[in-house]
This record gives sequence, C-alpha cells and structure tokens, in this order.
Amino acid sequence: MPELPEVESLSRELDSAFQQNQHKIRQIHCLRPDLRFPMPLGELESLSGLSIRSVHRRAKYLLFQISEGKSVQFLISHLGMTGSWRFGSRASEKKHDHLAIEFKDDQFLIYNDPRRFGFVDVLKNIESSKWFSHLGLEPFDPKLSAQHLAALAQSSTVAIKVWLMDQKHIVGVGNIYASEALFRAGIHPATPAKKIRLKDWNKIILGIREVLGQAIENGGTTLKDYRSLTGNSGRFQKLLQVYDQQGQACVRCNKLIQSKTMGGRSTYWCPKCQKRNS
DNA sequence: CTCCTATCCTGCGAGC
DNA sequence: TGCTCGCAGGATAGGA
Repeated sequence: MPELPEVESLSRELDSAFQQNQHKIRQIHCLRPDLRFPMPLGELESLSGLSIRSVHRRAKYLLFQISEGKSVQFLISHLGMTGSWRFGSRASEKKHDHLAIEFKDDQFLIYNDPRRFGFVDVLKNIESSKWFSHLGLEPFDPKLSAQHLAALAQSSTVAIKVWLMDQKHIVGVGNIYASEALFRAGIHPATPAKKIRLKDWNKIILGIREVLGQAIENGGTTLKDYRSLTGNSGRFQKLLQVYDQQGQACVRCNKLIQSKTMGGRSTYWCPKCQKRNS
C-alpha cells in the first residue's frame, strides 16, 4: 500500500488531529501482537498516561512523538503493504485490527493490517536505531544531488528501477513511483545504475520529486487497500501514466506501454519515451 | 562486497 | 457456483 506519498498524507492528517486535540493515552490495547515482528508489549504498556504531541514521517515510517517533561520517545509504525490507521469508538471493530490506542477522551486510534507485513516499535533515539540507521536521504532533502546518487551507484549493475526502490539509496520510492518517476525522467527502467550519467540523475531526481509531490497533493494512490485516516481513497491512481497501464497508449507518444518483472516486481515503461542512452 | 530468489501473510480477480 | 492460481503498495535473510 504505502509509499512516501501515502505515509506523508496519513502523517499530516494524524498530526493535524493531535494539534487540535492533545490526546493523552489511557491505555494501549495489543489486540493481535503477531505483526511482522511481535509488538513490544511492555514498552507499549509503559506509554499509558503520556501524550502524543505530534506525528511526522521518515522514509515510509510514521513517527508518533510522545513526550512528558524532558523525556521524548517515539512510537513508530511501518505499514508494510496493507497497514492502515483510523479513529474509532471501540478497541476492536474489524477483522485484522491489531493495536488500539485508547485516549482519555474515549477515542481509539486503531491499526489494522490484513497481511501483517507492518510493525510497530517504541524508540528513544530514531536515527541510530536499527530501523533507521541504514536509510538513505529523503527525496526532498536539499542535500540530495546527482553527484550524491552517482557516487552511491558507481559500481552497481542493478537496473535503475530496482536500485531506486532500495531504501539505503533514497527513501520513500516504492514500486508504483519508481516506474512513474523514470517515465517522467525519460529513462529506461532496465538501465544499469552505474551507467546513468549526471544529467540523467538530475532528471531522475526531478522526476521523483515531481511525481511524489503530485501524489501528495492528490492524497496518495489507492490501488486496493490504501485509505486515509478518515477512510477516503487517494486520487493519484487516476493520474498514473505507466503503472498498471500495460497495453495502453502512452500519454505522450501513443506507443503501447510495456511491462516486465524486474527484481521480482512488475515494472512499466514506454518503449519510445524511455531510452537506455539519452 | 553485490545480486537474486524465496519468503513472510491475506484477499481478490481471472480463468476454468 | 466454486475451485485454483497468480499477484498485490515492502523489506529481509540466505545462497550464489
């Protein structure tokens, strides 16, 4: 489900909800602890009585900042493929509800995840933790440059589309937006990463920023499962130009969009607009 | 080191 | 209708 735009959209909605209403945690209900990694039951229990101050995003993680006096810690949530958060009035209302944060005002914030690829953890120091220490730069980080990516990719023979999805290079780009960004950049997805020239790295960075920015503005992409905090679908699926468009006419040149599995994931491109050597 | 495959899960649509 | 198969937004471990 969730790549950067979906997690960012959810993060903004959650943060706005907590800014309007300082929610103090009464209790965290671990309904089904068997997510990808078992929930840290004791640490979740120890959050009772504390308040969620804000919600941010790093890579594809949601970060709930929880503080009391000088101590600051984070409840982190990775949504895997099918994770979602929603507000409710009871701890467990639906199949696959795994966690429910009960607040003093009787509201519940509930995590649901049918495929259980997501997980939660409680951290004091985010960037040095095992979940975050290896991650690459954010796509909108001003430090991100063609030189930076070219240096990381200098000896990699991996297809650029697969390379972009590796979170240690650049974070937030998943299977949908990797194909979409390369279409916007005019680069063939099978190009070996080390063969990309500086001017094409610049096009890739622009393509990534453009597609992620538009997707955020449109509340993300809903293929099947993704829902906003209030249960709405995203709108960006209507604006996809190559993803899941195999056999359709390219929006720019009318040639038919191709698809092929790369690195085990479906990949889409226009054979005329996207060249290995541009 | 790098690269590739299988794997963790449930649900849904296509095809028979 | 009902069954099986393949595939789905992620990310990792383990083998080559």
